[in-house]
Amino acid sequence: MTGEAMEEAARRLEAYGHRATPQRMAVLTALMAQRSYVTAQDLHVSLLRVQPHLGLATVYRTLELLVDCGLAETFPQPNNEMRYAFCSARHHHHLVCKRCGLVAEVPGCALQPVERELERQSHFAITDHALTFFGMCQECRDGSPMTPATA
Amino acid sequence: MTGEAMEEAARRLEAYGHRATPQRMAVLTALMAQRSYVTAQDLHVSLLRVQPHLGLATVYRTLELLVDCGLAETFPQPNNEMRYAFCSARHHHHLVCKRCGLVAEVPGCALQPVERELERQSHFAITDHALTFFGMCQECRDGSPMTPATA
DNA sequence: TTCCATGCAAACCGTTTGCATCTGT
DNA sequence: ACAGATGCAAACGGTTTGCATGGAA
Repeated sequence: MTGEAMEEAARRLEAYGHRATPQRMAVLTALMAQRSYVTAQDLHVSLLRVQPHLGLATVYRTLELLVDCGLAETFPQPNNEMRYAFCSARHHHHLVCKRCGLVAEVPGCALQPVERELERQSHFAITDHALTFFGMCQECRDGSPMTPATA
Repeated sequence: MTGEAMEEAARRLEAYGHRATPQRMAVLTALMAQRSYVTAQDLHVSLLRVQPHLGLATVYRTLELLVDCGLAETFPQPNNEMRYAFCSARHHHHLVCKRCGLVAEVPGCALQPVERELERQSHFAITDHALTFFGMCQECRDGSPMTPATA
């Protein structure tokens, strides 16, 4: 959210051979400002206040770039929509609130031993894993009147 | 795959107030016969050999029923398609082969302590989690000529 | 001047829905 | 007869693509 983080992200984009255009920075800023994972369309709507002519396709294209650069992560939803969240580069897991859509990163990871044991049992070569916890965040449990998911 | 499993599934369907029609049994049989998770359209194609007039909508509707009954699980994909796999009722994780799409169930779960610790740190009330491991199965590592994913 | 990026609108494609027909009870 | 299921085809909606324009190097 700070200028630092933005510059860091801009450098990342350029390191991957893409320009850090105003539109892209705007998309990134909007994404970083979210408490929860959002759809491209959600972002587009909120961006129109800032850049009235920004096209939905640009949002999709930018999000794809961000994912390529490791600046965003995708969350395919059961209802065939894609949600996106800004994310840190290092390995982490997620904690998502089923009511308001808040997504928190869980920094650590203690699954390496589990992976090794699984490899022994299954004869898979495991390269990767995805772990997400679902539940309700404190605010939602306290009954705050927050609007759900697409807030 | 055996008659037993099918009867068990039919009973489950009826317990949820649905009829165990020939079409539904055919979809279920086709789903159980898969080594990997499949799209509704994949299933439809393979079912046409058996029931030439079975409609795609019926496949979708049946898969939805199976998911409701806990007989199938959904795997939303990054490319906006939904994949389905037959699954056991008890809690489990998944091991999916990135090359051929094989999905294996991992029976145990040792995450309760992790959940409790996370709840303490995050003030979330955790209800649920999803854990999937990705890698390559033994056959794919051995370089077998199997066709990928939609096989 | 060249190449990448954007905006707009049309195309795409997986999924859902409406509706007439069929089937088992 | 009645209620649930089916098949077909049309509608839906999120995402992608084509293409002419715009802007930075």
